[in-house]
Amino acid sequence: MGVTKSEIFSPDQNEISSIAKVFGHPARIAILQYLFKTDSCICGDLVNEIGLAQPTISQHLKELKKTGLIKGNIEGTSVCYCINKENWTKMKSILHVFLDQDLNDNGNCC
Amino acid sequence: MGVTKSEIFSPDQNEISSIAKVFGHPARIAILQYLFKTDSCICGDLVNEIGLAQPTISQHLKELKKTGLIKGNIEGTSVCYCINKENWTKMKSILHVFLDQDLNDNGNCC
DNA sequence: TTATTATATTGCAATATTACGATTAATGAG
DNA sequence: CTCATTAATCGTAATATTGCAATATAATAA
Repeated sequence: MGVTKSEIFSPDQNEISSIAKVFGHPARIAILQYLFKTDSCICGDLVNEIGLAQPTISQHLKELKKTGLIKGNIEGTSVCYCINKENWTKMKSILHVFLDQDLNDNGNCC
Repeated sequence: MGVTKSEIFSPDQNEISSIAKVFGHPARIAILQYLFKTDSCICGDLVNEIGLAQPTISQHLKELKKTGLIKGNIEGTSVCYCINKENWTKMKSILHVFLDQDLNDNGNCC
């Protein structure tokens, strides 16, 4: 029914998956890469860079902000977005712990 | 309209996001953690472990298999699933490259 | 003030995802 | 062969996501 049954999973599992979910769209990857690449923070250049409509970009930015991966500062009529370093590091390490877990490789397996 | 415009993104961006997408559901995280934890490979124990119906688990396994994160071997009436180590390592490093990228922190930013 | 520019929000259409009951397919047991 | 067991597939309902046009909001410029 389109609804994820979050209640039956551990906080850990829900946290990992919800972080991963934000990374699960190419537009959001593109936005993040752009924010990493550009030395100055970015505003609506993203709309030009990425080929999506302004409301669509705005929506993706909202997702990224909600998760805490980026933050935005209002500068005049435009908004300056950038990576939220602290949170990025935090989420990165959560994913790392999951990705780097060891496999007991005792050959019982396929 | 529910359709991701993959054409406008780089292969890199599409690859990263599609790997992340698979990790974007707690059931799939739970399945993968279980496969890591158990020394012997697992079949339908997953249905008992995780509180989802058999067809639902089967669907998630299919996703994981499609991406190459796991593989399954038929053993009698049951199926033995396990982590596909090579692919896991490959995808892990793709995500690592993305997550570990450097930020030019020149204070231009918010 | 009015106009302009930049971004957010709303509303909606199209598609995707999640979940499960019912069914099917495949194997092994008797 | 028939029955039980296990897992995949089908069909479908409910909800989520993606994308955009239209509109609203906010700040600056003239």
